[in-house]
Amino acid sequence: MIILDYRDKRPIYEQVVDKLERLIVGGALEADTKMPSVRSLAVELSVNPNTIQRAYVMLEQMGYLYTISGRGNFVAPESEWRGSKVQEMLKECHEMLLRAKEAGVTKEQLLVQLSKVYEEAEHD
Amino acid sequence: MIILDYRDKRPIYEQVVDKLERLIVGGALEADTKMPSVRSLAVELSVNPNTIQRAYVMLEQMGYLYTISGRGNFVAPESEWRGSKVQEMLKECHEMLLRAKEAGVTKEQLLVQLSKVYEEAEHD
DNA sequence: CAAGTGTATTAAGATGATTAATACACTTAA
DNA sequence: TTAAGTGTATTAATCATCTTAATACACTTG
Repeated sequence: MIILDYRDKRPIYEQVVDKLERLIVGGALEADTKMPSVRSLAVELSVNPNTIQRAYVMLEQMGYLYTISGRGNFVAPESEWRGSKVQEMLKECHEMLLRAKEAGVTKEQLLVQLSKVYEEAEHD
Repeated sequence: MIILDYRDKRPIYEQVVDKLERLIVGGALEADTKMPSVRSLAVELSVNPNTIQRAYVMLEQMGYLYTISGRGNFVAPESEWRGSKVQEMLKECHEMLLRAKEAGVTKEQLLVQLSKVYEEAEHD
């Protein structure tokens, strides 16, 4: 389901949170999909179950998962997280753009990036 | 000169690097400005000299400082870092925009952010 | 009831950041 | 020349955090 990057110096639970978040936000995991159990994902990643448990708790607090005791963790519906995620990304983008401007990046350069990402033809 | 954020979970030396980098990139510290000595900045931040030394070494490797043995650390000329910094920021922006798009942020929303940052009037 | 699930607890190990105490070579100014 | 200030290097100890390990318990399902 996910692959750990051992060059990444962040804690494992944080990597797991990030990767699963991206799978959910990106639509790879639909709402109400059953997640791997704490123990099975721990085995799959050759990691301690506590580490996965910690990641799952964080994802639940972030609104990406819901838990049914004794049954497992499931992907939460989009309405639980879509709005706040968009707001979070807008804020991060704002800060990034401020730093880019400060570093000497021009508005034109950023417009190019934007067009690249949104795959639209440019005509000046 | 800088203030540490104790809520920030990153190592101190990393915070120092970031803050000083932003001062230099943002133009608050001109080329050839003498930086505080390792020992004095350590006292100012109530931190061990080794921690500051580590930050200065990193900043030198990144091209932001140059050292004259026995005299101190000085801000490097813009030509040493401006180009690579712009490239670095463009790459970071590209990745950020990809994630924003994936999260459901529209191109229009990003254009608004861009205009805000570059302080230009919008007319649709 | 047995197996699988989430959850909680406690202890130990491992890694990295930070501090502490020195030491040495260099430059500057008295 | 000398004293003070500079960068640099080394070694050890401390501390925080991540991670593992070994359990235990309540719940759900077949």
